[in-house]
Amino acid sequence: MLEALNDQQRAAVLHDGGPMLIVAGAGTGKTTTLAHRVAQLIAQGVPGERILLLTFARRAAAELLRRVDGLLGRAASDRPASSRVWGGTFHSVATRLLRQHGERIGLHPSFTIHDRGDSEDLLDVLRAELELGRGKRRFPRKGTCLDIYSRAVSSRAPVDAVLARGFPWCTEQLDGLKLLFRTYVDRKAEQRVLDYDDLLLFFHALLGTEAAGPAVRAQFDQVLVDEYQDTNALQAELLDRLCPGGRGLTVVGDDAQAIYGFRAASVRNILDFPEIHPGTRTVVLAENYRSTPELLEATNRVIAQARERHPKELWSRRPSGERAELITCSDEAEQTEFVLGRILERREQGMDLRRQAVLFRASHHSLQLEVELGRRGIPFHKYGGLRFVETAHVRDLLAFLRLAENPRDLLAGTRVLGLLPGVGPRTARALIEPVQRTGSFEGWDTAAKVPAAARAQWQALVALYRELGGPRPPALPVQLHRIRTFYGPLCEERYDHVTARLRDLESLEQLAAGFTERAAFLGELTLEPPRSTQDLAGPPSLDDDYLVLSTIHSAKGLEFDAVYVLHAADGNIPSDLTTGTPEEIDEELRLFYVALSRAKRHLAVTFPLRWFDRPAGVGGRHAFAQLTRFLPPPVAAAFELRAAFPEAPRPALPPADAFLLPELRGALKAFWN
DNA sequence: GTAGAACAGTTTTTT
DNA sequence: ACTGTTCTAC
Repeated sequence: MLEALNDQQRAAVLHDGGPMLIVAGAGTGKTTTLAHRVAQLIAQGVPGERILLLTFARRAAAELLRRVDGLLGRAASDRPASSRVWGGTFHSVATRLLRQHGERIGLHPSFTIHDRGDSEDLLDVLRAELELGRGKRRFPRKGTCLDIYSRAVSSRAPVDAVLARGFPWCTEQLDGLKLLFRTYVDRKAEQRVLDYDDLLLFFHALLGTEAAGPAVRAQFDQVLVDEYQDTNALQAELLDRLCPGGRGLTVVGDDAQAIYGFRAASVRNILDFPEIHPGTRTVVLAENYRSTPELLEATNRVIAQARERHPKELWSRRPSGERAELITCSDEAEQTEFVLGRILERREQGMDLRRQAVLFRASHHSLQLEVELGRRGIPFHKYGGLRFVETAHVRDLLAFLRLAENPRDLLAGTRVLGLLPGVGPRTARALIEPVQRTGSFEGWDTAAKVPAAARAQWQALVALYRELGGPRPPALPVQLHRIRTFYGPLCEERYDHVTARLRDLESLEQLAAGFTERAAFLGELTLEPPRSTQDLAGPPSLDDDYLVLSTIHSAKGLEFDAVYVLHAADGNIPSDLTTGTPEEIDEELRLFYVALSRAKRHLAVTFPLRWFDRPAGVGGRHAFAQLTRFLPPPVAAAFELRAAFPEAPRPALPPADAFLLPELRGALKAFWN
């Protein structure tokens, strides 16, 4: 089983005993190594259920376990050993353990989980209640409040330090923010909801108690953490409590690919791991199996510009190929044209669309390309950006379901009631109050005082919740169907693009067919939402070919034969929106590196000289772009430089005084004679 | 109290 | 372009 591995990989697989850090450069067989290690542990007799595998996305855990099964071979009668391995994200594992042991720290097992949007909304409600927006100084908006809160929790730092470091313009509001956050904590407890940060925080707290800590610790012999460079301080502390002294702990990552600093991830976790855990065995994987030497040359030069990192030079034995290309385009249209041309050319030569990917910094950077792909009927999946579950109608539907699951969830309640005609925030609050107080829908009176416009729907709503919130609710898809019957007409009245929205609601109902537990379905959708609208349609069949469009963040861990990186201009990469601190610029550099290092054989970086930096409104300005600062001449020397369409004919601009041909203007005016 | 219109300010990456 | 806020007419 170990013959296929190189020396370092084998060392990592066979290591036995103290903490281990595997520094795995891009494309160095990290997944292979992890899969072998898990298989090895199981082969040595460690029971699968005593292995915990923490990954960044659940999909990664699933893929890994699939490969473990391949390595172990199938014991015909038995369930695959890997199916017992605890695998998933920190958040999903936390949820499972909290449902299992939460009662020992007084946590009611029926909690529901607030996603980012819910958390923002709750903060917004509280901000209004506390009249924090009233003062003469503007109070930070809800999204910013949540960012501050989340950063404080995740980085284990006091609010004032967080403000000073990341939000200097909010320092005046320190007291207001602290008050807001205290209230927020109380309100979540009353409503029995946990937000993303709470999942980690409570997991951490659980491990710290005498009542549950030892029991949870005793549940696992081996803990493996993937993408360790993107963990935050809270997660590191949590691992400390789970594996005291680093016993049985293996972390894998690449500091050169740390790209989640904005979410309070800290590269320090991986850089300092050996010092924090004395006796750490460090293994560096540097042989790259992914890219041609030519592409490695380019990516090595790019990442060499980072200020601080585990120095390592990747090398490859792969046959040599084309050099990376750096393409200058005169504008965005040309960029689109060029990339499309290349993609189709490669498909002609037999490279499926799904082996090619277009990557970009911000979700809207691919808009023009998407339009063009749609126009020409070329199928694509887009990952990253606004997701399905963040759209208003889907959030409405989920609020219905969440309210049934947890009647105390005030946010879900007010959202549902606010959908009735004539019912605004005030009436909604009054109507939900008895349910919120008692935690049951029994208290709902069909004769309650509701605005005349809502009378009929109110009756139906009460009936709906008597059924869904009762002791024996119907099967989940039936529940969704009932909700859809009630909500469909309201949705039609409220929003545009009705057909598309109604179709989404239908797909949700189909998705629900795969679940028996309502809580599991809700948890799934909040913790691991479908990453593209096409994901909803279920797993794509094998003969289904589509191009991959993805934000760089969402492309982490993936690889493609051909990669096209759009908009490699200063302002996009690095983004203008960073504050420009050296740390943040470094993170943008690593992000660029992640994009480039996805490529196996072909890599094209394009940048338009001129582009409309915002969807053009009135006075939408175009800017003259500069090539990203991450490709200075010595680095760009590893690229083939060329213009997209050197011979492109440019129509001459008409003289400034001739807006329209005179005869045409005359004809337009004649219409009014 | 609610709903809709008018206006103003912002615009990334995600569990 | 979009979201959030304020104003105004029911």
